[in-house]
Order: sequence, then structure tokens, then C-alpha cells
Amino acid sequence: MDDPNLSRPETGEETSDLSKARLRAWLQILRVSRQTEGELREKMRVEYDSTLPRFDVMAALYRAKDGLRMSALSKSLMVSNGNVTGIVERLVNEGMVTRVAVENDRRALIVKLTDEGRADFARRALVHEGWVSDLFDGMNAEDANDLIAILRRVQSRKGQTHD
Amino acid sequence: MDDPNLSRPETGEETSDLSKARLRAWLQILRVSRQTEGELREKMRVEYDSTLPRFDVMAALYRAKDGLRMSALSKSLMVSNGNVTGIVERLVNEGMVTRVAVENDRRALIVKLTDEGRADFARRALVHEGWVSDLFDGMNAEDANDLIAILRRVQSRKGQTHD
DNA sequence: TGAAATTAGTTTAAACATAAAATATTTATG
DNA sequence: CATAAATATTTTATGTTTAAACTAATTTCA
Repeated sequence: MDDPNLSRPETGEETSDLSKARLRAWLQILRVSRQTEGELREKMRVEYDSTLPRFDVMAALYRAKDGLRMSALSKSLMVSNGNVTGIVERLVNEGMVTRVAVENDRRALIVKLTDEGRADFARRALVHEGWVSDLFDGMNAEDANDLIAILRRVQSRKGQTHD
Repeated sequence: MDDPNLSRPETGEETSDLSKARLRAWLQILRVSRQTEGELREKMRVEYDSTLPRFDVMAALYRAKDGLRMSALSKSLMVSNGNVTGIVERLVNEGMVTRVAVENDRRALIVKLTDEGRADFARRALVHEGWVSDLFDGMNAEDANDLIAILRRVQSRKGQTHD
């Protein structure tokens, strides 16, 4: 642990080629991510008069047939607890989800899709997959798998919440 | 090459393996992007009592020695025009940037770093690179270059603004 | 020239996002 | 049991973000 280059150079001034390559990779991820999110948001707005955050919440609830607690939802989406409150509120007003009390724990709520929400999401998810595929038309199957493998290696060991 | 699954199935109902792979890739990008942004934001807040958007604006201005117009700034950061107004406003209040009128075009403004802003950013950029490198410590140089190459292929042909 | 179109930027309203504080409830512990 | 600690969620304050409306200045072109 006494090689100074194994960790961040606290002394400043010098940065390694590897750290520069990682920074370039991060900036490229950010660029593609912003661009893709922007285009998907626009489509979501025009086609469904809705938003990506609401779509993401519905996606999480679609996978969890019995619904999710608010806290499980915010953890699964990697957004803050208070944030989910507002998004779910809007989805309730739209009739897409319901909040039901939890047996034996009056602090907690379970959020689940309504029948309408479930049917709506099923339709939208297929269209959404098509949008993504179109936006990523420069990516073949091998690229996709390589990219996923690389990003999984980056991601591992930091599965913590940040709330 | 006559496999009907090479493009999005307009008929609905069925989606190809390729489109599913691209969707998985996109979701993985989104996951890493959110996680990384969350950790960088936290560090920016704790270490500098600042935010990522302000850092991003300063980064763009650091690269452009003569400053940038508001519109060039928003295009370069891929965020809306109105958004930049507020961020620059805060940076002006902090003494990091100035707004100067443009000769022969009284509509336009050029935003540039102050001397203090330039010095501050130079220091922060090194530390920031270290943070990214630490967060990406599962990524070697080859991974970084592969990832960049893949994402460049995705990105090409959609260099438009979305404002 | 002068009206129309375009361009640059700000403002506004609504949504999203965080962090921190507050509320209510449950669990743990002396 | 009483109270302290922990948990689940909402509320509040602040900041980021977009889209759309708006103001002002510039350019186009009939």
C-alpha cells in the first residue's frame, strides 16, 4: 500500500495515462447517456404525454408483481426517497398506480400498478425497446455484450445506496 | 443478411434478440451513469460546496480560452438554453465567471472564467480526474478504449441539438 | 425601406432531484 | 414498561432541467 500510484495522486500535478483514459471513457458515457435520455424523453413526451421518470417507476413496478415499498422503489431506481414521493403522486393522479397500506407496519406503503397501468406499460415497453434499438443502431450484439461486460466490471463492489 | 430481425419489428408484439441486447446495454449505461454521477455530485458537494452542473460549465469555459456564448455553452453541454442562464447566474455570484457584451451583436453575451475561476477549476479538475479514476478502478486501458470505440459508433450520425 | 423571419437570451411553469429536517411508527434495550 | 434507537415516508428548501412563451436585436428579402 505504499506505492503512491495505486491510489489517487493526492499531491496533484501529475495524472496517469490510465486515469486520463478512464476520464475520457466517463465523459463518453455521459455524452451518450445525455443524448439518449434527451431523445427518449422527447419521444415519451410526444407519444405518451409522459416522462422517463414515470416510465422508470412503472417499469420497476411491472417487474414486481406484488408491488414495492416506497423505499424499495427509490433504491431500485437509485434516486432519493423524497423524489419517488412526487413521481408516485403523479402516477396515482393519472390512475396508473395505487398505494396500499402494509399489514403490521403502519409506516410503510406498497405501490403497485393498476390494471390500466399494467396494460399501458406493457404496450409502451415494446415501443420503448424499439426506440432504444433505433438510437443504438450502430451497436451490434457483440458490442452490446462487450459493453455490458466492461460496465459490470466498473460497477462491481459499489452496490451501496447513496441516500 | 436477409434476417427480418435486423431492424425494429414495426408490426409490434415481437422484438428481436438484437433489440433486447441493445436495451440491456442502454440500461447498463444508465445504471453506471447514475451511480457515477451520484458519487461525483456528493464529492463535489462535500469537498467544494458546489455542483456537477457548475463544474461542467467551468470545464467548457476552461477549454475555450476566449469564452463561449450562452448558446454555444448550452449546445456543448447538451442542456437547454434556459438552464444555462441559471447556472451561469450562480457562477457569476460566486465570482467564477463573468458575462461580457459581444461587439456588433447586442443580443449576445460571452461567458468566460475569471482569473479566480480559472485557477480554481485547474485545481478541481485534477482532483476530479482522480475521483473518476477511483470510481472506475475496475476498468483498464483496453476496456476504456473499447468502450469509447463502441460508444462512438452509437453516437455517430446523431450530432444534432435537441433544443 | 420595412415587414417577416430568424437568432440570442431570459423568464416562467411544471417536473425532477437531492439533502436535511420532521413525523409517525416499530424495534431494541435497560 | 419506558425510553432510546432505528426505520419508513413525507415535507421543506434549494437547485437542476425542460418546454414554451417572451423580449430584443439582427438578418432577409420583396
